[in-house]
Amino acid sequence: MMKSIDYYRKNPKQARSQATVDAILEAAARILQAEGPRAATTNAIARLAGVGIGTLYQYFPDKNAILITLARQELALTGEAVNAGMSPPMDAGENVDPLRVSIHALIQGFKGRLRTRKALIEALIANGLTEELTFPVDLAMKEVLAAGTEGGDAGGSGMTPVKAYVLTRAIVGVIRSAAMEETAYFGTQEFEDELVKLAHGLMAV
Amino acid sequence: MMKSIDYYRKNPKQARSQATVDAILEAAARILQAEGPRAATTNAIARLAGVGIGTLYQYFPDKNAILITLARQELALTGEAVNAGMSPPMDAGENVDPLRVSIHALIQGFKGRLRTRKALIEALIANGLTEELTFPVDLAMKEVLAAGTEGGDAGGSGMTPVKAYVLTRAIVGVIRSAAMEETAYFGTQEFEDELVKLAHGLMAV
Amino acid sequence: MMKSIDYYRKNPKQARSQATVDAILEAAARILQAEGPRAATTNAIARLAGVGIGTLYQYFPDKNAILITLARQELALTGEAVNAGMSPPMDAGENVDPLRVSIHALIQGFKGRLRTRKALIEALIANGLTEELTFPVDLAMKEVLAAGTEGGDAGGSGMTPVKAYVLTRAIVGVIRSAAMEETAYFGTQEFEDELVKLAHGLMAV
Amino acid sequence: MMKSIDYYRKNPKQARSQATVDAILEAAARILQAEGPRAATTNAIARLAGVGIGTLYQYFPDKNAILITLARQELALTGEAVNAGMSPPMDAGENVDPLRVSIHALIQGFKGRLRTRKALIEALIANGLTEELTFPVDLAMKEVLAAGTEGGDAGGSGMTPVKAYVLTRAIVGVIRSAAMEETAYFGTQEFEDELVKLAHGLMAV
DNA sequence: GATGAATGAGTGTTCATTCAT
DNA sequence: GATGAATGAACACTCATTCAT
Repeated sequence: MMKSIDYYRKNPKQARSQATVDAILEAAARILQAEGPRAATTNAIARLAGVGIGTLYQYFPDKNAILITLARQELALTGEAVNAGMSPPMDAGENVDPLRVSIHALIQGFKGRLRTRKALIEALIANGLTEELTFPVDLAMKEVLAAGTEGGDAGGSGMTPVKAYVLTRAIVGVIRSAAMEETAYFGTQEFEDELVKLAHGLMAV
Repeated sequence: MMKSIDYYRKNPKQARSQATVDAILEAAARILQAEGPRAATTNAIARLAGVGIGTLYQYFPDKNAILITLARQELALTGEAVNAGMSPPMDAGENVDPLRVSIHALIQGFKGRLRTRKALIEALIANGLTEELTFPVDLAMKEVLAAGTEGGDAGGSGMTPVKAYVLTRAIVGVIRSAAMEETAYFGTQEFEDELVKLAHGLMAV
Repeated sequence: MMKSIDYYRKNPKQARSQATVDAILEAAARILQAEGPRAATTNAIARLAGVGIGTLYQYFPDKNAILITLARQELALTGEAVNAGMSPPMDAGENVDPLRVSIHALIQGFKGRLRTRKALIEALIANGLTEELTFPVDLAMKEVLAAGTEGGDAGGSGMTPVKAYVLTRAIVGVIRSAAMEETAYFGTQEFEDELVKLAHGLMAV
Repeated sequence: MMKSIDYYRKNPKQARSQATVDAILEAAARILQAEGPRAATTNAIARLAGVGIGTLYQYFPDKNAILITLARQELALTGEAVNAGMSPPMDAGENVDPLRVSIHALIQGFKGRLRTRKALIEALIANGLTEELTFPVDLAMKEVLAAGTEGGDAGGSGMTPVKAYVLTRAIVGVIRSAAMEETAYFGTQEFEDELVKLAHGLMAV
């Protein structure tokens, strides 16, 4: 059930191969976004990618692999953006809030493609890879906690594993719920503002 | 694709009919929980319900109707339990926390059938009935806010739809994430305690 | 790998069901004979049987099951005919040779459909059911040996599994080879005569 | 479907070419033996042979050609061995039985690779080249008959074409059946002994 | 000559739904 | 009203073969 990292068939080192792989992944993302998961058949993905169905299967062992690869790729991108937000450059102004930047990155994840995000979350869960889902935030959480106690007095004041768990899931949970429900609030400034407030409140323990 | 709200109204008044409908709904819920959405075929549901597939189609126009009806039913039950928690009887002791009772109800929701819950939420979303999903909890939210500011000065000052949305999803999101990830924390007292604390913090705006 | 006896999905007790099953089996046999194994796709079988592909899958769990069922059926029929030949009725004339009758039955086996016979034998082998293939003829072999030594002195002295194997395969092998090579001799009286002589020779050890 | 006899003549005269051809044929034989016919895809053969799939198609017009060439090659080798056994050197001891030597060669054919043998027999039959299958034995049979009547009285005493046909097919048929059924007896000393006995019996008419 | 990325017709199989009994 | 046999569009996936490099 648990798939290895190099789940796909061949390491696409050559430029051409990489372009093909990218075309397939982008096609999958686009169909997911535009027509939903039911329309994302392997044949439809291949057609939109402009490759034969056989070519698709030369790069991915099965349909799941496409979705998982896509999910990991988007998750990695989001994770990087979130972490970048946590470590602002020295010359950043006083009024740059790392938390806001990171939450913004979190919301903007998956290129803002909400339905794609939903479908990929589903795919990861359906394949028993739920833990990968929280990877970007778990990483960021550690940084936050470290930074938060940096110049402070008592280290993890009252911070327990369960508390940390609840806090991170509160933030991610709001975003995930919003994504799953495809709410209209998603992506609005007010939504982001409220999330930032929530995060700050939680940080204060 | 978008179905009208009362798409599935078919008031089976006779007792026998009602028993058949109930059997079908319970069968669906059980399969969803035990074997997942892919196993919940109409034939499997009919078989477990002890009726012919034709009979099933005499009570429900299509498969979606079964899931939607079931979702509404479970949602209503959970909503009632949550609301009941919000309005403690007069003779309840001082130390009864309505929020705690409601959150407990939320955790226990859908008869504890997590997989069924997930599948039904999906069904509702997939059928463009997202608003039904939020209605019960939004209702409860209003009660909480009202109750919370009861003895206070300014009522729900500053409460906006988005803020309410974020607050409710924070709580629900934690529960949903925990369920999905099958964390060991789920169901522990400490988990519930932290959630209650989180909720109280959020209430304080 | 080893399939249970009641490999198929439902015991077709009703006349209609039985007719459908028979139609599917007969269609499979016909395609096998006329166009070879590669043409015997599930869709082609269903089409010739005059049923939908879904109906086919209501009676057989997969393609293999069709071939295995057909093989067993034909094998049973041939086995019965061979065994019947071995046990001539009391009022049969002196000049009725059980061996000849059985060999005749063997040649006529599988309704004379040679290509079907070959494909079904393959199917049984490919499914690890090789022993079923030999059972009927091995059974007949025992009867022959018993009958042959009936009035003699020493019973089946020196008969070993390998010897029995070689003897049965000599007879069956001639028939199979002749069928495969589509020799003009196949079906002639002289061919049968020579086979009977061969068999008698082999019996004498 | 029916291919002409010299369908696959492509005389690769250069040494390098010959090495490539041999590598492909040996790879095919090995996969057939180790993993069965389903695994013997053209891509798999090319990979094991250490050549590109394109190269494979430069030497063989299609997949069938590989199997047929391999079959003919093995058959020719077996035929030579069988014939060599029939003509023992003058200095061979009295107790050298030509029939035993030849039957041994027949059994050892295809380098003892039973599954390969089975698959190649299939390939030949499937391509309407069944008659080639008996070529080694037909050749040997003539020699036997000639030798048998050499110093004898009446030439082919009672030997008719049909009788000869039945006799040769009895021997080949046992081996072929054994190969097709992948019996465990195949290759044992006892199996060979019984076959030799059978052959001697048949020779005696 | 050698290569291997690309191809797509074709396969076995599923399952929501219908309708004659 | 109840039934379940029948349906067939649709899906994921394979592999012999081609051809531009």
